[in-house]
Amino acid sequence: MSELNLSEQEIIRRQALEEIRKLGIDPYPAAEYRTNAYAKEILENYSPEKNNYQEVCLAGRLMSRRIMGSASFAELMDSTGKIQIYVKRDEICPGEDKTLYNTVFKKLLDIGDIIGVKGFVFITQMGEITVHVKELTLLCKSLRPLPVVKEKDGKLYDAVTDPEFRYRQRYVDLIVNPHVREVFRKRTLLIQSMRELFNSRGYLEVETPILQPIPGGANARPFITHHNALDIPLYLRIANELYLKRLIVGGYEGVYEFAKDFRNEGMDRMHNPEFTVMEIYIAYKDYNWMMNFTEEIIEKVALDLHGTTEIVYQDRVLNLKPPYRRVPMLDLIKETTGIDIYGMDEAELRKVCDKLGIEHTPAMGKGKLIDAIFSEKCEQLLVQPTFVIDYPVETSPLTKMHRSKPGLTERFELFINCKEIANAYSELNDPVDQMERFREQLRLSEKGDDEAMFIDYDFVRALEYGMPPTSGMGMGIDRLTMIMTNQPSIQDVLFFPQMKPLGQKPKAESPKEDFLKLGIPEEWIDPIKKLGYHTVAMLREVEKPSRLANDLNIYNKKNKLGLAGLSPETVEKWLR
RNA sequence: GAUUCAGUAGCUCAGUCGGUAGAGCACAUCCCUUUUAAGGAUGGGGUCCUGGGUUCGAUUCCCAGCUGGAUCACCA
Repeated sequence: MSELNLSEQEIIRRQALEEIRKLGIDPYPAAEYRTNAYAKEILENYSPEKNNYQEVCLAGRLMSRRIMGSASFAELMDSTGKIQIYVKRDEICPGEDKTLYNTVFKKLLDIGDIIGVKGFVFITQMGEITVHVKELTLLCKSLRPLPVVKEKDGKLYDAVTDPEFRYRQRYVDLIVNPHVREVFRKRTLLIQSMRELFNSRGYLEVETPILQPIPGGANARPFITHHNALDIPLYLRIANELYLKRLIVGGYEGVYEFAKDFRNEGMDRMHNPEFTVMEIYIAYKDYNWMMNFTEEIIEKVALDLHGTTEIVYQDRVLNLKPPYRRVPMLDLIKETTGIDIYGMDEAELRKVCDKLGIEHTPAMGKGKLIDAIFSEKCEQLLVQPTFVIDYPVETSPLTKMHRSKPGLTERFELFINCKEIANAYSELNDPVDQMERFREQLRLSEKGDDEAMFIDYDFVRALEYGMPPTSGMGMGIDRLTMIMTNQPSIQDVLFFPQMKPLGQKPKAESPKEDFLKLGIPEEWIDPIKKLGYHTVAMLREVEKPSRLANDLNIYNKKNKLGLAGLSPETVEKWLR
């Protein structure tokens, strides 16, 4: 990379790097640096009476410096937090040679550099627990200036808040925004908490294919890819349901998977093209049992993360203490609209939609019409955890028919904060019925529903061998994490949310010789490049040489280059 | 995909009713030499997102595009 593209601060840091090397210091040492303490544990456990932590060694990133002559204070941030360090010239340079302090520490180190320190802990006059440094080691020189975020009484100053910057350069976000690190730590704890519960019950964590020849288990548009050796299309999974149920057929009593699923659909603050779902299937259970188990999961996670089931989410308080309300979908519709749609046919449902002002299209079947009414009129009311149960069969092609309510299935969705968090069934295990449901999906597909399911004959074959009565549940881990960490957007709970790639990078540069060949004096080459003409080809496309001459003269003047002014004729000669 | 707001220094942001731009922090030099977001002084740093139009002249006005946010539509 040429220095032309570097900011002044970056150039200064590269020069400092060279100075460090000249002093015989390796700015990127290979050796292990063995630490014996962390910032947080020192701040929590140090006491002057105990006189503990008198030989500590810790490593981290330099986050601020206050230099005052022969002594300095700085902040060191490790994986646990920040602690102040005190660096005194004669301590780190006991002999005559004061280079390490005067030159290396004061001039050549920068905010963002990673260092290791050895010393003892004490309390300053200002009452702050501080590491008195006796030995300082550079572990990694940082070449790019870090945004400097200041903090006072928990309030941030100049905090990096630009979402684009934060998502595209998450590593910087994590460095300067400690609360972001905490969100992701909680995400991991949440998954561990659930895994702990499942393992304690003897359920088996499994892995199933991400590349699937038939994308099944949900209604969604898949990503498609191609396998060269087999010369077949493969789909990135939209769900893993059908594979997990095959494993139940195979004889496992309980299986679960934390799975990345992929759906080729819109992105917004609830949706990312790849997202994480936990799916679990347990033999000999039904959806009633699964509701109890789901309550247990949510309660455990809340307690493990917060020690309480009262969770603040944005401007609301969510009470996650079971039991949660269980309400049949049609009852809820009746409750909010006053209309009992049970047993209505498609035509009648269309009339209801018209009456309620809900848009519908000819492609929408009975199931989708009911779904539209529900989404429009009911979802927004489901702030506190609520199980909506007994969905119409038309939207539930993998669910067992309700044991007593014709036309409905044994399915529930758990809503928290008006969003679907979990989806579960008494699983359909009648292979003949399953085949018929798949055929119905095919009919919907022919009618124009591009999300209708494919027929998975192998799955039907598995059911023909016999699957025990089973209940399965899928839970959106990203959404649950949003609720548990009080984040408004899915992008805030994914380390690297999908972003649109940025446009063209600067194109290849023509070598200096090519510019010289055109008769361009050497001193004008950098200004020309700076104005965006990186190649001679780009110069040839310039239509108004006079304008280029003008721009260059302005650049000359503004940057005080002291070059003689260019005439339009001179510039024209270069170009022709 | 639609509507809308935004994009200016490394970061957070002002500003220019059209004449090539400022602050704080960061950076550099000097003074000070145990500080707590900030000791003092001086200084450097910018394709004002990109392209086109209008204009003698555009970072500013107009149009198009790019990227992001919000809302809506589809979906989990």
